Amino acid sequence: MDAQLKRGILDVCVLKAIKNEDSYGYKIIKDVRPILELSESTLYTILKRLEEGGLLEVRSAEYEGRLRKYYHITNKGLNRIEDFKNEWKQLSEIYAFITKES
Amino acid sequence: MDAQLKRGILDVCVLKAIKNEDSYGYKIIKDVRPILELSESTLYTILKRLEEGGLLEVRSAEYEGRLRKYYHITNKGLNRIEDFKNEWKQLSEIYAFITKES
DNA sequence: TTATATACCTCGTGATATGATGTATAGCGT
DNA sequence: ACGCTATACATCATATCACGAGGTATATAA
Repeated sequence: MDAQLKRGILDVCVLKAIKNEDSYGYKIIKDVRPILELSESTLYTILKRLEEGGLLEVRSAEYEGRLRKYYHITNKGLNRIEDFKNEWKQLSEIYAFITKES
Repeated sequence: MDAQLKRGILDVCVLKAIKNEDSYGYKIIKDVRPILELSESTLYTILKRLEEGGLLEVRSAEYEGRLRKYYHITNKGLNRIEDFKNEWKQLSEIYAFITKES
């Protein structure tokens, strides 16, 4: 998928990936990849951005000798997902504009 | 609408605006604005990019003492629109992923 | 003559996806 | 013991691009 088209969607995909259950970087990648390709560098950039923006919270935990950072969605993060649903309506109108004849 | 979400869509909107009939900058803005806000600087940036990429062709003409640059879509530009329709299918899957429960 | 509409353009800035690169541990096969 | 793969994190440089600010110029109406 075109890199430009991903913008504004990737953030929401990541939020969705942690919405129902706290998750960590490596798992988020695996969960999102079947839907939308994203690289590790992209994901960690996004996670940092979302954390700085207060859309998620982080806690570190050790699991079988390895570090894991678990991400938990905040109310602000949940709101971002809801906002996207409204943006989708507008996207649908744009799609109609692009595909309509005449 | 979020600037990031516009990426990858604006180009296609502009191409659609000249698809059925050759058009010029000022008119394109008026035609696209009801669907999606875009500034003049953005439009002229896009037009230049699309021209350099061979997705449209330009011819200058004078109209009532003022210069107009008419833009004509190429086959490559038409293909871009078709490609977007396929990308839309993928976008729909992403939307389903984001909105699904569980 | 002042304002608005028409019509074009450039430049700097901020946002951001991604490849390249780096660090470190666990477990498995040979 | 050694190499390989999976797991798990992170940073940096680069390229792309939307947009505000600013610029030029003509026609027409108030």
